[in-house]
Amino acid sequence: MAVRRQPTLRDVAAAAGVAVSTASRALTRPGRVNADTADRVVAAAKELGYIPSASARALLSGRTATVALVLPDVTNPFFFGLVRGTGARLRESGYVQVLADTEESAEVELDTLRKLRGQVDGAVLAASRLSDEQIAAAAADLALVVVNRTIPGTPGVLLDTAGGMVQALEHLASLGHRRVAYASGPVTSWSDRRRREALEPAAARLGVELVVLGPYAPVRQAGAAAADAALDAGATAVVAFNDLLAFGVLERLDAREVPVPERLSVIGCDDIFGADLVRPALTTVESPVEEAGRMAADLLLARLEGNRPADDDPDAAPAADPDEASDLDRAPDLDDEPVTRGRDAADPVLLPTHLVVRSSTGPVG
Amino acid sequence: MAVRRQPTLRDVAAAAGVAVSTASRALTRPGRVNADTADRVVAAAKELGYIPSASARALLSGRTATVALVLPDVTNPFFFGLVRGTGARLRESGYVQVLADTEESAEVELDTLRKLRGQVDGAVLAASRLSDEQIAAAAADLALVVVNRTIPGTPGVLLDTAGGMVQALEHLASLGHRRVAYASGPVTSWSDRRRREALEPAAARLGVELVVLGPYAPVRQAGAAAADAALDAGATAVVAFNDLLAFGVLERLDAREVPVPERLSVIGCDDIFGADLVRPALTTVESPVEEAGRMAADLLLARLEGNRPADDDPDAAPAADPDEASDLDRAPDLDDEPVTRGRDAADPVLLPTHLVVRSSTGPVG
DNA sequence: TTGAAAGCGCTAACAT
DNA sequence: ATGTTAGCGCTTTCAA
Repeated sequence: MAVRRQPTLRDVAAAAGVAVSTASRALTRPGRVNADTADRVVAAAKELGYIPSASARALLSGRTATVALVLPDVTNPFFFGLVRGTGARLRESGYVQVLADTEESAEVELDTLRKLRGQVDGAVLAASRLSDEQIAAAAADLALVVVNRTIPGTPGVLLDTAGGMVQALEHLASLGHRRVAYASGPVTSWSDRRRREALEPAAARLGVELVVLGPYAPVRQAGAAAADAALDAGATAVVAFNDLLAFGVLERLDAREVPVPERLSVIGCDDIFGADLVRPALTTVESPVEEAGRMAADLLLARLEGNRPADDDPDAAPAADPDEASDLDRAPDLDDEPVTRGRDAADPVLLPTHLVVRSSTGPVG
Repeated sequence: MAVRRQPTLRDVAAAAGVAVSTASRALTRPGRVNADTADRVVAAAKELGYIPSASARALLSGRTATVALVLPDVTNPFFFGLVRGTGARLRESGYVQVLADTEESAEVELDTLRKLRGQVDGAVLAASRLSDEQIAAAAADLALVVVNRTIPGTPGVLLDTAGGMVQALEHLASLGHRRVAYASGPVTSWSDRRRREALEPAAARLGVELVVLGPYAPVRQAGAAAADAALDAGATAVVAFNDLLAFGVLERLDAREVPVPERLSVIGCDDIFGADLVRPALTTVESPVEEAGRMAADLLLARLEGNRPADDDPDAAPAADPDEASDLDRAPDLDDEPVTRGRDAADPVLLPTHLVVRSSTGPVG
């Protein structure tokens, strides 16, 4: 615990009998220094247990090798995949991941971004509660990649859950459902709006009556109200904004002894941990969240590595394997997904989702 | 994205027509400077959108206002509570949380700790894969708090799952079970060892035959083997190392159409997300993981704040509410849990766990 | 009360 | 190939 004083480069240089600058070079560009001088320095460094000071390096270079993941709520299982996905990629590239929880508050989010500036090289901003303008402004000060938002000029990754929801509706239509409820999410949710916009024409096309219920908080506890409302609306199936809400619906239906799927089919969204554990197992829209995280990290790293000297700290995590390199190359390649060609240049990456059918959906009874 | 140059303290000073040192004082110790000078500086700072450079400050002070949470596997839901608990406390105190995943590897863990040194003020080390000696050595270089480990001289928080498991056994005994299987976890798990050591005398005392199965990986997929083994061993109940394993057991029993709890009662450990969602709902040992996280953070912060000037950065997050202060006070108070009085002085905080009975346990059939 | 100046650990010119 | 020096942004003596 006592935390003894760290040896500095100066100590290493002294021990090796060279100037600090030589020691620095020996450690960072072994090529540009006499081989045995370099050896001496490296030996001295190892001997002393020298670790370069990240702060000093950051101060000088302006780079921190740190990236933040900014989330409205670390609690929400939906974001776990994002934590994992971004974390994996960042670690691979020798970056440190910092986690920031904005507690569902735009104000906290703004403040967080403000403080992050200078502390991190960039941030992945997921499910932001900010306005497009606020995000665009923040992006001027900090390299940003957004997840599940479209901000002109800011790279982003989109999970096309709207598409998955349409698949859900088609699935229900094919089972004979003609009156389907959508238990909508928070009014502030950009995804929710997109889904409703996609569901309505799809319903018309499929000859299904769509009843929009809610809005509901995207949490289990809200599911009871949604279940009751769906039954009251005479729907034979309900599609929930997310799995948490769907879990709550299932619980309520169980409590009311309404048979699922015989009397009411239930569909969720996200395929979070537990969706296949509940009984009946939940039919849901699976989103490649972890991949979205990886892609977001890739996009960010591409930006960051773009304006940067070539070589690496010898101390940095091993670079990605050569055979993974091709994978990384995919990141900046935004053109092979010509979808939602929006108002602006760099279109976000759109990741398709797909319906996973389990036992909570069945033919209309 | 363009990331324009940040204004520095020098810019602020120039704008306010004072020296940098005055600007610095005005911003950090408003008391020690003329009131309207201070106002001018603050105004200039706000005007320019000045944000102090964390790196520069860290370089000078040696403090980064950053704390790492080091985990073997961010994927494991058990750790989510830890992420939340530590994160909440750290944020409250104006610290940034960084997340480090060691991928279940002692080597990666060691390397991570090495790199963290200097980047962070301290770390919470959970479920470490390192030897006691390695941890103690690391603690010499970095303020450390361990979770679920006892390292002499290093503060720690222990979740007494062994105690919870004994409760589980008592519960089963009271239901008439006389032959109970324990599906054990990884051999490297310190907790697992503790549990077996606690279960054996308890079984003897209760007149229950204990069959230790495994070791199993603490994941769902391993549950099938555990379920089969438990049935084969003629047990009427099985206690699993953790909930993930228990989920797998339930799935397998469902697939084999073995009625739960009629033919086999099942108990998990941790009460992770989903334990009350599965059917039958899982009886399990609830651990106050989130509280453990908070306590670990508290212990660490107590250390860190201990050797530090009094006052706060005006930019720092609001200090904890006064009414929460009493809560914080509890942290350093290691004396009211006189348990496992180990080989050394500062005993770790021991958090009790308790059994939550749900429908996966019932009277022996 | 305020300013000048030193220096945290490191890297990158520049000089040798 | 190596050493010398300046300076990143900030805080903190020390003087004024």
